[in-house]
Amino acid sequence: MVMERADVLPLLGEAFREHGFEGGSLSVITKQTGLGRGSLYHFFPGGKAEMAAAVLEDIEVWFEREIFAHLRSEADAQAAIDAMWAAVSAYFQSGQRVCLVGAFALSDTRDRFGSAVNAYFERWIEALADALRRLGHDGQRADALAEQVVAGIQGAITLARARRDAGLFERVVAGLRAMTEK
Amino acid sequence: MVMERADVLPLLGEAFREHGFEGGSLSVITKQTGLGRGSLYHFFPGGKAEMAAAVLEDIEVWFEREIFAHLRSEADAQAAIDAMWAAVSAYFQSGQRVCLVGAFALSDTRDRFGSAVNAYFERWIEALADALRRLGHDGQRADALAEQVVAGIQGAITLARARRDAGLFERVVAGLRAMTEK
DNA sequence: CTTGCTCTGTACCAATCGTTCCAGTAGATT
DNA sequence: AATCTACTGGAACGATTGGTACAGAGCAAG
Repeated sequence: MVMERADVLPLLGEAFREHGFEGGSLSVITKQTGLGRGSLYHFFPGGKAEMAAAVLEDIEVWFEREIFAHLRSEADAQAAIDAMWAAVSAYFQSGQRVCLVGAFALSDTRDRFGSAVNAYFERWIEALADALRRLGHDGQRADALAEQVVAGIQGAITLARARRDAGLFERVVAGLRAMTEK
Repeated sequence: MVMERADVLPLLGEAFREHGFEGGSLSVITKQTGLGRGSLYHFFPGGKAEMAAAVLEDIEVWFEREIFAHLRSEADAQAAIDAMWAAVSAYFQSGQRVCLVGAFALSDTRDRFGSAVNAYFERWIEALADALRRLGHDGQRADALAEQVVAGIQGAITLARARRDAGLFERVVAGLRAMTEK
């Protein structure tokens, strides 16, 4: 089986999601990816830092393609928002799966990947605000609502993990969804 | 100057807040507390795990006394909620200061301190729901609202840190506050 | 079959990890 | 003054960290 760099990124992502950047040691990474140090440093000569950066980039690309782009330019804004909720629940597995960007933001790991962390949320908020405006929300209200909703999603993940309660995630998300309705 | 165990807890808390549990190494901790390894292991024979557990307990006690108790039993429910918002903004420094419990919840550190992490949020949500009920919200609505609000606070911290934007925290909190009004 | 290149496993490195240990200081109690 | 206990700093421990080096495996092109 041929392993390409792109195939490793999701496995790396899971490793960092589960253990964080500091806790995601090379031995954890080799275990979860099935690759030896040699291969890892072949694909990512910059080491752990480059691995994490590549994962963040991969995540950003995924969200851009699967969610943000539709929010920005889909003719039917409501359909794009509905699709966002479906994608969010599936991607974060009802809060059982952590948002890597959010997790990085909460420790000093943020300082190493500051621009990627900021860009991810900036794009999400702006794309959602765009869709909300097309849905009929007043400009300023749309901006505030978008921040509220994206923050709520992050909080729902935090709480659902803390309380090991996937239902909590779905309840909070349902509340956020209701807030966006027009 | 006499250092007591209780005096060390806030310093320990800041160390873990800034670097996380894994990243908060003993050398970081000795630097931030000004205590040598000998003193630390004198106060906390269980090592890092006991330090973190003690900090979590200390935080829980503080929130219980300063926020939860008032939410539960203050005659004027609206005043108790107002006081919560003031305490939250001050404690989390408009999102520039991380919630240690939330940060722990997002990595596998949660598994080491599962019951403390769960209890913190459980009590917060239940106390707030209690106040919301006394404020006139229907029982089921109060429960959902409390989850929504506590999640929103956690998300506001995540986003404010990610975007280095204290204003974002205050805007999201203002939105949450409006949701609780009766 | 040979060459050349990408990829891989392993041995190894210095540095740091959490923890243990202990001689020694400080301060209160006799 | 003598004794006791609480506390302190730092040396040292084995284990693990992120990273390097390198010989060899695999495979396509010649």
